[in-house]
Amino acid sequence: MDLKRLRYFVTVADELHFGRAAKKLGMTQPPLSQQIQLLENELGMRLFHRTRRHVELSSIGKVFLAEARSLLKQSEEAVARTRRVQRGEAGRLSIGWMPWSILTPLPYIIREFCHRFPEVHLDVHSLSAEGQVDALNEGTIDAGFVLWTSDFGLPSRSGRLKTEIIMRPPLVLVAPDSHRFASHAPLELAELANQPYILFKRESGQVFYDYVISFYQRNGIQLNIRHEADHPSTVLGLVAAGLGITLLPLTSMHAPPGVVCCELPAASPRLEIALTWRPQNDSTLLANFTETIREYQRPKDAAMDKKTENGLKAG
Amino acid sequence: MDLKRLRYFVTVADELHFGRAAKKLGMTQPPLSQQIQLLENELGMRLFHRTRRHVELSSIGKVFLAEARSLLKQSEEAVARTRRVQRGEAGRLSIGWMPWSILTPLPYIIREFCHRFPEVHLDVHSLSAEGQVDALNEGTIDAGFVLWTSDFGLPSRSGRLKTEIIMRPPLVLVAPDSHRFASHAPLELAELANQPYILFKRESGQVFYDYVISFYQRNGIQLNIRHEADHPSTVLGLVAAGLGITLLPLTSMHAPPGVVCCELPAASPRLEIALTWRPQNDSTLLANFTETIREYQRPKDAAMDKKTENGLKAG
DNA sequence: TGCAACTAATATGCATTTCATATAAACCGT
DNA sequence: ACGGTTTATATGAAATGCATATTAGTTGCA
Repeated sequence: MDLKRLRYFVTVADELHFGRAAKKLGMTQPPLSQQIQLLENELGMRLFHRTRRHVELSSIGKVFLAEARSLLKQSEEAVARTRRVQRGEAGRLSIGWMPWSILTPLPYIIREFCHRFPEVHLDVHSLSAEGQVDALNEGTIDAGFVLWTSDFGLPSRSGRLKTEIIMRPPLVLVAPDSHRFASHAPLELAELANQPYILFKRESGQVFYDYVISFYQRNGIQLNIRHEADHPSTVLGLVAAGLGITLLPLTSMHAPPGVVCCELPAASPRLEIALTWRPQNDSTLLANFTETIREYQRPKDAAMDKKTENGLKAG
Repeated sequence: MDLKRLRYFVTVADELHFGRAAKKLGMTQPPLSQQIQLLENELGMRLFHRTRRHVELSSIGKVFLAEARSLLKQSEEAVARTRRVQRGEAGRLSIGWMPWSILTPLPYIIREFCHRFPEVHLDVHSLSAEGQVDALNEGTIDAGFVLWTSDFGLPSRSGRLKTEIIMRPPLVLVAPDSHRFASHAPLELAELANQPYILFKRESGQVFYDYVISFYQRNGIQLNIRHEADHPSTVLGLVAAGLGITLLPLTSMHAPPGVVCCELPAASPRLEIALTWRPQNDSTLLANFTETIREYQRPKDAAMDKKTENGLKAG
């Protein structure tokens, strides 16, 4: 079956006159009659009752007319939808972020994107930095917000990824509001020594886990791991319950009840949050996404716009 | 755009290999490459990333693949649906009946049809006999159950209709249950004289109105019209309220509370209920409908199967 | 009843499209 | 570097689609 023939059929059904229909279609009457006959033979049904003088739709022709119209409309819509996706105006974009990203300004950036591209459906996957790299390589997500450090780099199973650093969050100390830190923020890192610590499990984020361990070692502070949890809400809950303190890489935070936050004295190397994606991914949607994030960052912190073209190799 | 090209595209997308796809399609590779290029040019988008050795879908190609698959499926379904309608297994059938048909065995006949053709959607229009003839000629309904008498025939604006008598209902007397008829059914028609009568309005059914008037005149009984109503529920309500009696052409009746029914001494000419439709209507659905009704009638009353081929002319 | 008009079907030839064969060019693994 | 593999290009043949000319049946009117 051929959409062209359906168009012919619909036109003849509209006009109920082969001559006029042919004129409307920019052709002559004989080949039009022929095409309708071919369609009828192909379907094995008479679409028109025709005398040598009059044409009318058969009852089955009326049914098929509705189907044909619908099919033609759908074919146009299929192309139109695809074009909207091509222009990056519609479609589906899967992104990854880390579970505690909800506590950062990231949701505002994403809100900005959704505001600018209201027809785009966003799928947000909560994953560790390593999980995002895997998901990118598998094609599960189109872009990821990953945590990394200049020291460790990022573990990447295969392939090169494009990255742009979009945030350099300070390390934030989170303590129970009953803790003495709530009124007297620590002036020296040494004050953290032996404080009961609530740790993210290594499986939930190797980069940040290793960073915390290395941070304590580097500064010669004794780490007193009290509990471990696999999700920020659990970690914060345990902190709020007074079971210990924790560190988070955040630029801002809506502290939940029961905890207080304060910035730590400069910790180097600083953590970085990077947007990462596959350079092979030629989706305009993705380009719009990265561009929106760039534009959102630019007015706030020019330094954050520093573009890195480094490929990330398997470690 | 052409469904054939979409089929080519989907096959190449499935195989990701022009040679294999061509083999699967029963053609050679060069024209397939050509057709894909033509499709890409027509859409103005690259559907595949291809090196001289490897083929993979572009991101927009993935989007269009989903659209193409859906469109091909819909095209098949469109034909399949039409075929089901052609075989009379599915579709929509509009029929007309008279408002008081709900009190006759007609619903059981229709239930039988719906049982045998569960995919058929039935539209039942409540109309007078004349309204049904008009609706048939306008194409609003496919078949109608009309009341007529050998005397009057049926008023028909234009065209000939095919008819088959399917019932010859007796005239049933409907009286309030407080009425003396409730215990002592009238033995002679004369007993009806001057009884307050609830009459269907002439606009709601000219045939039956004229029949009632003529019935009283023919038998020399004085008709005492007390009230008029345009719907059987109203008429029966007024009877149940004790305001009068009425006559209905029914073979059976689920008498509502407050009224009693009894058959009248033979009234000639007898009323007839006929199934009527346009002979031009070649719908298999309609043929199945008339056939089902014939088969339903046959075992119950062989006499009712008497087929009439009379055309009904404008009166 | 017969003629003129109108309309769809058929016949025929040409133009375009589609396909197959042959060949070239690029890529990969050895 | 080379052979195998795969896509792209070139070219001619077959098929398809279209236009012109013609036929045949129908309707309306004289």
